[in-house]
This record gives sequence, C-alpha cells and structure tokens, in this order.
Amino acid sequence: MDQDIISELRRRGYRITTARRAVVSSLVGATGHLTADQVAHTVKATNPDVDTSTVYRTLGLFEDLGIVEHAHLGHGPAVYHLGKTHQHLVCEVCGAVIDVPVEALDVLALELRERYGFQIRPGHFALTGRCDQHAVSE
Amino acid sequence: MDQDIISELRRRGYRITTARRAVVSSLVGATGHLTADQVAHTVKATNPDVDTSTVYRTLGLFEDLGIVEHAHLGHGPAVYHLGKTHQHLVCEVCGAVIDVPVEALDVLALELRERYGFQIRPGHFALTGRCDQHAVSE
DNA sequence: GTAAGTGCAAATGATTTGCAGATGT
DNA sequence: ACATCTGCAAATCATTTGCACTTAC
Repeated sequence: MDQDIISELRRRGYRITTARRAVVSSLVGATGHLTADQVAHTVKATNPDVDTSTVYRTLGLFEDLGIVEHAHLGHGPAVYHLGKTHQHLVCEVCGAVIDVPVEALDVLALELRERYGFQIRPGHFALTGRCDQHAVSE
Repeated sequence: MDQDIISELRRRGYRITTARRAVVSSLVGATGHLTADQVAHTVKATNPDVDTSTVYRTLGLFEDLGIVEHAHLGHGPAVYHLGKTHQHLVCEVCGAVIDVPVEALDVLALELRERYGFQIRPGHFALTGRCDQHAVSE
C-alpha cells in the first residue's frame, strides 16, 4: 500500500526521498485523520531531521496529485487523509467525528443544483452539530 | 436598528462604549458578511483609535449574546453577520457566496439524524462547490 | 551534473492575551 | 469609586516562503 503511492510518484516523475517515504508511511499507518503536525511527529519518530515545513510541502504535493485530501473539522488545524472523499460530521460538544459517504448528500446536492444552480463538492468542510450522546431534545 | 442592539446590551448590563457603538454601526450598515478586519476598518474610519483587538473582543461578546454569528467561507478569515442563521454556498472558482435558508438542509438533517443519530446545526461552515457560471458539465 | 527537494529560520495572517491605564455607570 | 473596557504590544497557532545546501536521478 505504501508501495502503490511510491510507484505512483516515481511514475509521475517525482523523486523518492526519505521524507516522502516517511510521510506515506505515516498516512498509511494511521487510521483516520491526521493534522500536518501529527504527521510530522510520526515522521520525526523515525526520521528526526525531517522538518515540519517539508511535511507541509509533501502533503501539498500529495494533494495536488490527488493522493490525499485535507478537510476542516473545526477551528483547529486541517486534517489530512488518504482514500476517497467523505463528509465529516463533527460533534461540537465532544469533538467526535463521523465519516459518511458523500452519497448521503446526493439529495441535497440535487436540490441546491435545481434551486440555486450550485453544484456542491462535499467533504472539504465538516458539518457541525451534535452526536447521539449530546443531542438536544427539542 | 442600531438602537435595538444598544438597548439589548444595556438591558443585559453591558457598558455602552464608543467601540461597541461603532461595531454595531459597521455591522448594521453592511450588507452581507464582513471579516473582523473589515469591521475594524469601517470602525477606524470614524474612530481611528479603536483597536482591532477590541473589535475581535466585541464581536466575540456579540456572538456570545447571540447578536452576531461567524461563519467560515474558505481558507481565509471568518466572516461575521447579523440576523438569522443561513447556509453559505461558496464557489471555489470565483468566490461568489450564495446565502440559502437553513431549511434547505432539512431533508439532509433528517437523513443524517436517522442514519447516524447526528443532528446537524447548519451555517457554521460553508458548502463549497461551483456556481452556475463555473459549473462542471460532467 | 543538474534540477528537484530539503532544512532552517524567518515571514505571514488570523486571532488571542496580559497588563496597566481609561471610562461608563 | 470601582469594575468593566480598552489600547497597546507581545504571544500564539497554523501555515508558507526564501534561500543556500543536499540529494535523487
């Protein structure tokens, strides 16, 4: 799985460096979403001399190549993830994150399309609200 | 309209200061969404000695009191607005902002509620995508 | 060998905070 | 009078950038 990405990079003419390998491992080894800083920490565990700015540049490159995506879950730093786009639901009380397939927004997308001529591209910003445990019973 | 807010503040025991008056005027006089910095600029036009940090504090207070809300339209600074909550649609090509009533998300809210036990509270983050002019015809 | 990639340090942009002084009530 | 507000300067947090040096190819 690491290898797929490495090959992809090579195939596209990008150089395979220690930093890039380490970022790939960090992303592949993680379940879920990581901030750039968390990626940097994981990376530094094995490669202490990789700089955080390089991690940012690497994540930026991977994003341009469609290998990773970033999303905003709240007021803090952005989070990065591999794999296909999904919509994040974030509980404003406990911070719990639920990943839902973008298809869950299909009906909404259609409605906004028809009514406002607007095509949404879900996933970039979370939908905030309250999880089951912290629901407000009106 | 300025006066409603001023009275509200007074009624709740907050002090009426030059800075607060000026922030209220700025918000009332503007159509749409302003960044804290834009509010600060408007304020400084008549009251040059009001500091930007005071504008932030004032907006923060107004938000706590339910007088204003802030939303995130993209990677830049947050925007503040008076009035009732609405959902922002932001074109990722031209930055155009469309305001839609939160009721447009009712169907989605219901679905997410049933399927994931999650209650969304729309409006805090924009939905990004493409406006009519910049639609991708797949 | 050479361009692409990197570390480092410094810059940026948005927002927050500590504190001593000013001001609304 | 006295607590609340404010200006100012400095701190913070996430992210970006300039530049000289390294390294993958």
